[in-house]
Amino acid sequence: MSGENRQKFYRPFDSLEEFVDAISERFQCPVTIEDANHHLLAYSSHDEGTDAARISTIIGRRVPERVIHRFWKEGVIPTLNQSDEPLVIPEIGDIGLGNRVAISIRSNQEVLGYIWVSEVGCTLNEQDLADLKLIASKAKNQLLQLNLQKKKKEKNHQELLWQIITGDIESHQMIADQLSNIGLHGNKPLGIIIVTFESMNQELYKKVVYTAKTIQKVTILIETLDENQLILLISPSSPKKEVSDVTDFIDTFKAQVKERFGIANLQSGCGYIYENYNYIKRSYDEAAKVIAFKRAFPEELPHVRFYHELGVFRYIDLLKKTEEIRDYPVSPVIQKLQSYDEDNRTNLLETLEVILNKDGNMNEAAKALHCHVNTLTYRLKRIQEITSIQLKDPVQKFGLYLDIKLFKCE
Amino acid sequence: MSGENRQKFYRPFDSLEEFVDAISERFQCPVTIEDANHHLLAYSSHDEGTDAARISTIIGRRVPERVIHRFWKEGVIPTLNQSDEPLVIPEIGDIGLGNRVAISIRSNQEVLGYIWVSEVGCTLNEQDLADLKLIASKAKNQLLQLNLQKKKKEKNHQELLWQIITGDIESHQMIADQLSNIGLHGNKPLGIIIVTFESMNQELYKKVVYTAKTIQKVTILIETLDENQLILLISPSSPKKEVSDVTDFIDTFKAQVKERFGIANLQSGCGYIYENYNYIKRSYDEAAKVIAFKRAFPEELPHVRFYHELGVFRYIDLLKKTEEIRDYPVSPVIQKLQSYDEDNRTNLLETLEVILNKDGNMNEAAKALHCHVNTLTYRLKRIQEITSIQLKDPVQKFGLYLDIKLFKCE
DNA sequence: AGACGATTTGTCAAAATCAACAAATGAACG
DNA sequence: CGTTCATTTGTTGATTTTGACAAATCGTCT
Repeated sequence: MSGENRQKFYRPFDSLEEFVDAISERFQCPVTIEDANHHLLAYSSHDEGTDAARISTIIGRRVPERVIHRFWKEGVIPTLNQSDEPLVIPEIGDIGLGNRVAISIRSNQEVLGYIWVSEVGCTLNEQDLADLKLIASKAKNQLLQLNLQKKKKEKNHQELLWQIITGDIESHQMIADQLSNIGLHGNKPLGIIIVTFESMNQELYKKVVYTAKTIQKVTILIETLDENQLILLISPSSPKKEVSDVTDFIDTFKAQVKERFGIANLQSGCGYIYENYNYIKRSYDEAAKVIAFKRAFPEELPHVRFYHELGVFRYIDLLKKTEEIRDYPVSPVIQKLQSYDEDNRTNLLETLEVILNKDGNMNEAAKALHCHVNTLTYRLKRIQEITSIQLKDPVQKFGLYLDIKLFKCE
Repeated sequence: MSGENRQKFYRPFDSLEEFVDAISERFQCPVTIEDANHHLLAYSSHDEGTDAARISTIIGRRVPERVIHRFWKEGVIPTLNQSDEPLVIPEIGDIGLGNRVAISIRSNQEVLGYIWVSEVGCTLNEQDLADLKLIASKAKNQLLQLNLQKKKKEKNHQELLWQIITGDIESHQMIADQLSNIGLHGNKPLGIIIVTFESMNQELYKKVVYTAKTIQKVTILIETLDENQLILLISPSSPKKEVSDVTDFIDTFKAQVKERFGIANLQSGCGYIYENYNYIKRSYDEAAKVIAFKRAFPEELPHVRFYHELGVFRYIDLLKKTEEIRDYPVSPVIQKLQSYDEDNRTNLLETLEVILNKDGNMNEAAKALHCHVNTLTYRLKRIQEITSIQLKDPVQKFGLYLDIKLFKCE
């Protein structure tokens, strides 16, 4: 960098915008500055030849998820995080990304953000890269201020989240106001997601929060940590497809955590997404229950993500706790099947349970039991003869389902 | 009756057999004496020309049910009960019944039994009928002795039944012994049937017990009365078809009570039929619960006779009582459907309930809702869109069923 | 060994369910 | 009044489910 050019970056800048424009002018290229979560902080007004990825980033005020994911797969982001050197990134056509150079902005070991320079019509030489490194170190000062604010804000955020999920603030309006106070406006439907890790530390926490925030199916308003549990206050991105948004979020989150950190057995749960913020506490309770239930009934609830997907198991749990159920006699239906099974080395009770699990779908049940469909229909006929139950009658069927589940839980 | 002949009946008889043979000799016809429940007490050894009905009666030690029923329809038994005159009954070919003459044996107004004279090869003239009336009055003395014993026995019976159903005697062996003591051997499976009447008095009680005892699908070991409730300790006649036996019994009992006494709205319930007499008390509790549940859920449990047919409602009742369920929030699924219904003047919630009641059988549900099947599939699709539930998943389906039932019970 | 009953599997056609589409109805809105 | 959207109904052909039957298998008992 010539003395004159270099001089420019020693002076103070009023805003990040001014700063980014100075960089852009220096390299004669479009420049973008992001925070550590790839949220857009500032972008140069030099807009000639801006590629598709940059446009998306600016429009969405953050780097598109597919781009981030690709950068992870290509090793770009890990490299940037590990060093303070500029990295030259060749064109990746299929996601609309031209050649560019990137560098991390860091304070000590911590990454505060990134500078991206699009090589439009020019290529940065050795000198340029050295200058970029210098500029990044200067950028640190700019970001530190923001970051400090942000850290303070985050503290406020987390306090607020705890107040909400512990029921400390109850009314919808108060919660909305408080959220608004810390810059979270919008009045969108909110819900809680909990993810339980086997172990957790500060470093991992940062990484997984980063991972979560780069998935854009849901907006993470506030995140916090409770022992090994990551707690997220979220709002789905698309108003009408809340469930599929959250589903997608959880799935990609788990996949990425596994891919990036090799952590596989996460337990996650999500409460309902409520428009009325009174219910955020309930959403938290529900999310916690999802995790508890998946622990209690691991085989029967393998794919459950949402509270409402727990279905009948909510009641099974309640019933198990009632005193009356304990000295309740075992249903004669089960007794009869059990003694029949013993006498004849059959397994009609298991057969019945599978049929009920599959809700009477004989083909599926047959598959699960590895036998012919007609075998099943025969067995079912026997079961009905022996026990004189009428599985066609839903009242009896549902009752029997509970009988068996509770019997197995004893 | 000639003086000589008449004389014969003034002397005391050692046994009812001797008495019946004396009558038979007087008329030169086969003669049968029954008690008030048409159980065989004695029959003459004069067996020439005995018709099919008499053979069945003697073999079965009671008058066949179809014969009794026919006599009721023809007005024979009511007539016999109302008067102390002999009744001439013409042949009824289709149930194997030849011409015969019958008369009731009565003490004051109470009918103690009947004398039947088969007119085989002869016809009774006026004199014979007058003599028969005299003989019937003498028979009274014979039967009164039996009857007194029986009344005493019945008292014992009823005490025992109460001891059993209150749990006063618990062990199988003790109950079996006690039953054996009062002449009820056999060690057959036993159960309790309860029938509730709107009002009850001693006279009606006698009549309905009589009606019940003449239905031969089940043997009534002991009967008793508790306020308006008739309580029966029963044993099904056929060992393998217990349920259908009891079903048939209850159905014909109700039909006959309606037909004979014009009493229609009986409530009945039956507990399980247990081989182990420990469980007779349980059978009683179950029968009582059947009646209670049919009161509580009249629309959903119209045809229920047995405890096990209560199915899921046993649990619904339990859940309703739990405290947690009270401050349980209404399921968001229901909430969403409710508000959608309000906004759009639809009735998706009801639709969902009917679909669940019919266990997903769209054709039946459509019939119940008086709409086209495709309308229902459309609505169901909407319901799933609005609430993001997955009715194909039985866990969610069963849960939702309980959600709705409990919601409606609130 | 062989007779018996219970169980399993295979086959086939009738009956039902399902999915996709077109058309009719109807209420709401500017 | 016409337009739009949600809802209802009708039609069709593919697919699945079912029920009845025959045949094969297996264990038990004599």
